[in-house]
Amino acid sequence: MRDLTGSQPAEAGETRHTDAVRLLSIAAVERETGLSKDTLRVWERRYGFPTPGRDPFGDRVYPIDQVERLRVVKRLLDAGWRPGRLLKMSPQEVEALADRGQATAAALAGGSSAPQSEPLDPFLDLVRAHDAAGLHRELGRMLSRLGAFRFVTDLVAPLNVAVGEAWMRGRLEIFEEHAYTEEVQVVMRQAIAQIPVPQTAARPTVLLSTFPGEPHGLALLMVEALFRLEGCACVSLGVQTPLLDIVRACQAHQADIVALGFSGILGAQQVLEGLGDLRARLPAAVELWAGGSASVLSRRPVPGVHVVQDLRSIAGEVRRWREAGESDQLA
Amino acid sequence: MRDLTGSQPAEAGETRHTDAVRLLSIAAVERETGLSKDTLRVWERRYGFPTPGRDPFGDRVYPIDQVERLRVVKRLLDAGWRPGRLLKMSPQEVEALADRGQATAAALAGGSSAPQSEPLDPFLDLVRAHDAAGLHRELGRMLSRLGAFRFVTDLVAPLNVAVGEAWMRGRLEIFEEHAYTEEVQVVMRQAIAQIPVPQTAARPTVLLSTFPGEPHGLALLMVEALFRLEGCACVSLGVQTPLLDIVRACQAHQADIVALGFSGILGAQQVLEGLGDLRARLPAAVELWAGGSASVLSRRPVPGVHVVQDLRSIAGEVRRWREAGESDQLA
DNA sequence: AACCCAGAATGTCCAGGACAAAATGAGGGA
DNA sequence: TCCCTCATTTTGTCCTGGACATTCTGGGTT
Repeated sequence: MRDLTGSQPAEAGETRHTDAVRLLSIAAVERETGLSKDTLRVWERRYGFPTPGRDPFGDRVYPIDQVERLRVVKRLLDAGWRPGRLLKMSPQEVEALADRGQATAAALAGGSSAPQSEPLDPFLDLVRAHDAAGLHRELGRMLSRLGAFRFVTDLVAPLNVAVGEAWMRGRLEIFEEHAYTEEVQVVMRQAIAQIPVPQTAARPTVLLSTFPGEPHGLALLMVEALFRLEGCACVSLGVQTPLLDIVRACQAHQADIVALGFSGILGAQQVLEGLGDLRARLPAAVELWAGGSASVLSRRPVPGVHVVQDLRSIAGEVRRWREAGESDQLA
Repeated sequence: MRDLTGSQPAEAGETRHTDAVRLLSIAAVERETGLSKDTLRVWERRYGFPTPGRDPFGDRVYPIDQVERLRVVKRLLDAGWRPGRLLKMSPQEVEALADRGQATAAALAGGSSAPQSEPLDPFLDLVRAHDAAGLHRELGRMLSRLGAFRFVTDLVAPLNVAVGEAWMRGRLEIFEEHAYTEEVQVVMRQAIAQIPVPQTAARPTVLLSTFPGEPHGLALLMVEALFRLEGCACVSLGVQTPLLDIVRACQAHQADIVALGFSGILGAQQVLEGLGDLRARLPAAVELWAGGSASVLSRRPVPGVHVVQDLRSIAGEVRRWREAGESDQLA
């Protein structure tokens, strides 16, 4: 129960964290980077990076610049690079890699160039200017102009990719990405509210959520909008539902499809183990759909799990389900 | 890189997880319960519970009923109980404790009985009936009737407590809590959208977020509504912003107040270390407000952090800030 | 009652070892 | 040249057992 608060009632003198502002505990680094403590320790042992110092109790303390570098490494990892290579490189080389990381990331994502019907730069500029109100206004305008479907597929989806890329290249701070996400969510909810509710007992019934540890709920909203547009009944559990509870919710709601979103924050193993596990626990008649920017999904398919590569394919897939349903899904 | 997917392309025979449906890996238990692997192992060593089996590779495998019990234990822990006692008890005793846990939880929460102007049971019934549409309708009606302020303080806040309690007593599934939260969020966003935007450059400027690992964004929306009603400028980063990025966002937006929400999912240490750390990194002029149902906040105050016990106190606190501002916060 | 202190309780961290599974790359056949 | 196969390397997670700062408990004292 070591408490690193570093704050004593008042006059309590020299505690740890003399320069608390410059050094982070291993738990803090895990929080900031998303890399597990085990991974951090084994990297240190194997690759010689990071190289934390030690506090008076022998605990690791990480300088803040190493944490920054670890964040870049993490992102490159998600883009398909391997740690052995990245951690042997100099900080400059890593930076350079991140800067032209676009090609790599895009290539791995499948390179399906979106219609790109609208230029994205104005939106990115608003994000960088911290103009939440302006962003809201412009997004709302585009929603009206494009309609919900094209708003999601042609604007928000590519914009998400662009924002992610901009972050990797150091053109955008994480908090700017957060603020962007928040604003898009507001508009997305607006968009969903506009979609007429399907008649009761519409099928398929779709259950939406993410695994614990996966906080990215934006993709969920986008998918919900698309399902709603197809006349499906949607039950969203929000983000981070424990696996066992997804199963129960599926029973309770008599769901036909369970749709999960993955952003790449979760480790590859966790995603695969979770999906396999969930597949085993769900009735065979229930389809399990997974989508999102996590590259693991396309790299390594899980049997019985339907990977949705492109948001636009949802409409077709729903049609497929309905046609298949004629024969065997009649309850 | 042990992958417990338990799923092979096709004919691959006997892998691990013969009864994958009944057993969970330690990583899965961490995900389902929120208890760290370290804690799970040390509990086993010290208290003799849980008692996982071993797979052919020597890795722990937890029966599903032990996981259920761990979930109850976790919740009681958050309510102020201590593991040494809980883990020596029989499953029945733990259940009994959870069932009359209300008293304990309420006592620790401060026992400030809310006005309770509206009966909550009808809403709980809708949650239990999985009637999302009905819940939405009723909440919307209450929003119109009560207005945003009373909707938040007199209905949503106590309802959240009631839902949490119902879960602890086994009267509500976690997924039902999730579905409830999701629906309330939709209505809350609606409520926020109705509040007129303050004139530009309104002060104080409030930055809202939660720490990584804390996915509970509902409280954030409630607080945002209340701040907006007071005419503050709000910048919400959504949930789970890394600490360093909160600091940057604070700089970028020239925030006067950073408000964080805590639901009790995060461990006490993480909350305290995080708050102390953040306090050290933020300029002294920036106030740091923390609120939510996490009992740590009231149990152990962090110097320099303003704990908001009651949502209704926000209005007064904003007034306090503005009055103090006359003298020293003029930019 | 209020206070204080020794001892128990508790969560996190550490070291270093192990290993299954994924990724890589060299070699051989079409 | 291209594709498939197989041995080797890489990589993340899990294990054991120990340690320790901090918090909580309970009794004794003022």
